[in-house]
Amino acid sequence: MMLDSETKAVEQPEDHADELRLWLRLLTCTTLIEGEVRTRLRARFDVTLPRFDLMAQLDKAPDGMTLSDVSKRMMVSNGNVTGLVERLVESGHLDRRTSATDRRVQVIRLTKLGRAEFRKMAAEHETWIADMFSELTPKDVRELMRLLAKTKASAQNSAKRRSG
Amino acid sequence: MMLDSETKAVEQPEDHADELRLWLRLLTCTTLIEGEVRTRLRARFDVTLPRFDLMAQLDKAPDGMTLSDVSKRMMVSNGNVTGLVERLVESGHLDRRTSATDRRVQVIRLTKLGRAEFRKMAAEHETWIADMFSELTPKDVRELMRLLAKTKASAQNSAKRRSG
DNA sequence: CTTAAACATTTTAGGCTTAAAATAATTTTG
DNA sequence: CAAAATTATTTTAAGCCTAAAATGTTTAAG
Repeated sequence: MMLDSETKAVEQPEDHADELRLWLRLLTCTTLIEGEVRTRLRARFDVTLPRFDLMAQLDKAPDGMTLSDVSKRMMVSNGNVTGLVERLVESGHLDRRTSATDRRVQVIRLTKLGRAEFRKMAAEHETWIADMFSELTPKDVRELMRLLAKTKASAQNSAKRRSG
Repeated sequence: MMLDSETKAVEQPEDHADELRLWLRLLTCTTLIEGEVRTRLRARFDVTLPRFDLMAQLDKAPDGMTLSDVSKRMMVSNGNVTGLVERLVESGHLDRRTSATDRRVQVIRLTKLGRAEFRKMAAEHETWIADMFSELTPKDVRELMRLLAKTKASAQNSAKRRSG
């Protein structure tokens, strides 16, 4: 027999406390690590996290990226990228040019200076991350990777359901 | 016999690619979910995520909280809280008063309006989160909780090591 | 008691961020 | 081909956020 409290047809508040707690814990971990990275980048290299993130994207793309590419990869708004790039061009870390084949498109690249500075920062950054995860076993790392991949897919599908 | 490439005494770049990938995946998940929550809060209730987060803290504290408490709990800077609170007092969602026993301290609470509006939003918010995690099994959820708890502790210890 | 230290908050300066509207260029379509 | 739709980027307005300095208050130490 099915109790009323177990009936799905009767639209009633279900208990999602576990998922909520999980989300808060995920957010806490990210905020904690992100804040730490932010502080260390500023103290050690006088650079902001968004600038570092943008340079990280470009380091993986020797032929440059369009602003749209960057915006999608970094999951930030277009307008945000415009401002970030402006400041990094100004400081000599980025080179920006209009595409030869499509005058709407701006292609940005790391300059020699930008690449050199990024590589130095990235090497140290990697050790910070390693240190922050150092209490996890290799198995923990694998397992987290797997579960977060599943989480990502689940969230993406949910977003798709909403936006159509 | 120990090859030179396996020697630890010789300070050389170790491979932390896995931890780095893990961190990027963690960040991606959080950014994805956070962005989705942000969009839905705005579309459905015309409210920002930081305002929602602040109200969530206060909802759990019927007797109110000091600005410092809020700052610590939300893991944001003091100055940030000042501005957020200002706007929420202005809109009638928060009540702010100076502590009777310590004139440095500001105690903030949800107003009746603030509480009512928050409860409505929170109920819906919970279903969004549940939906975004809906492809995880109960076991996945438990396992993620465990691994994130471990991650949090590891990151906190790393931060402590740095700051002394 | 009085000075110094600690604490809570606000202010400041600069940068980041978003959503939405505007601009400009290209592609598609009737 | 001309109009319409799409695409890439920038601009705008408002708000978020941090680090560091400043302000005002309380507590601790001499």
